[in-house]
Amino acid sequence: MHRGNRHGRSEQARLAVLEAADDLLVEKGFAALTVEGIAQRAGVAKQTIYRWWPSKTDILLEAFLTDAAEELTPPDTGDLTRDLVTHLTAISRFLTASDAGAVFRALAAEGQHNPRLAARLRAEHLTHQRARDRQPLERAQRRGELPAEADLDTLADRLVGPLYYRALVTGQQITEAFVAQLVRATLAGA
Amino acid sequence: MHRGNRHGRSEQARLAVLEAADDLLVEKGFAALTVEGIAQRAGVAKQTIYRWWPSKTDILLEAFLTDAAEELTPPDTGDLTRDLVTHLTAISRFLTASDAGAVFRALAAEGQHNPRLAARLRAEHLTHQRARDRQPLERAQRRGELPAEADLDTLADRLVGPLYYRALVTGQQITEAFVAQLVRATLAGA
DNA sequence: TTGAGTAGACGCAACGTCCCGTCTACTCTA
DNA sequence: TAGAGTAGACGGGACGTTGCGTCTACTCAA
Repeated sequence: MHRGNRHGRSEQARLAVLEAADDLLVEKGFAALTVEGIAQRAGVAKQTIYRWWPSKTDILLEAFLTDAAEELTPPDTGDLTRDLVTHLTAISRFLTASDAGAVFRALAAEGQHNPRLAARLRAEHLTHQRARDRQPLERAQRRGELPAEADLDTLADRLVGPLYYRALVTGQQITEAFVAQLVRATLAGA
Repeated sequence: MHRGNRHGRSEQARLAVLEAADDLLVEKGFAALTVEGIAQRAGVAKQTIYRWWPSKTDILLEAFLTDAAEELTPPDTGDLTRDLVTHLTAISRFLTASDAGAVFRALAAEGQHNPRLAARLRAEHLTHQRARDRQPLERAQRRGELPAEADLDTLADRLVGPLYYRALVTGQQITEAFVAQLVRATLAGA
């Protein structure tokens, strides 16, 4: 039920497409995700999709950025260890147990085959996520809890990298104990 | 130019297929990799491929396991730090700058969409690689350089995870300094 | 004569493009 | 100011293309 509009696209159609793509990915997986399927599920003509998105991964990326990118903000309790454990636990849950995480994993995977997508994912999500990951470290540095010359980017990689590695590569479970040990040992070595 | 053979398949055809798949992946990327393309490049009929491999990812996996899996064996100089720096540097080069690494990245990516492939990649490569990654740590533990109660699996994840994270997710360069700092700080926190 | 090989046609699914007719909001003119 | 005209997004659906995986027919050497 579209409403003709000379000036500008239909927000209703746009949202229906994003939601359909998101739902179908979670339900059937990336391999079964087709443009025609998205169109049908969204109640939208295929041409409407091609008019606004170059490919299905662009739909997924927009859906991901729209409703899921901002949720991984670390807390600020004044206690670095506690903040990191909470934050890394949230990242682990995101990666392994959330719908948004499933979309992220699909995008990261497609990024391996598609450099343009990888670049967009980095520019429009990972750089911002990196900034969020650094926040607890920066605050701790300001408090004097971390040495002024500590390299926070490297530190962030060392905290977050093992989680992505387990979630995306080995598939090992990320336990509470693993996160706790990761934080404890990493801070001990800083 | 086939050679009829009542007893067993043609090793020549098998190798030609594996090499063609490998080459085409590196040259054109995974998105452009097709069974028909592999058959043509290998000088083999499509049916010959389907007779022996269920899908193109199985071809890639076999190619990867055949000629590239064993190269990431860490050295044993008796000096843990040196061994780890050498080993992690080799892993980084493998992931970011080798043909075999390109195949691995493609397989890891496809594994996100295909649980059976992911399981095979883990069973037939990652578990063995994990064992290799642990070797320097086990030797150091035996030498008393690492505490007996150190969790070597976690330690291996903390060493190797950040490399995979950079190579597969963020795309950041992995510098010598990064590896050195990773090893130094990780051992300091153990 | 058996089994692995080549050659290539086939039906299927999804791709991305194209055209159609419909709908609405705006604009222009009588 | 009312009615006709126009622009642009939409749903619907046909189209040619590509790659998939299957199938049949034939070849060749042990």
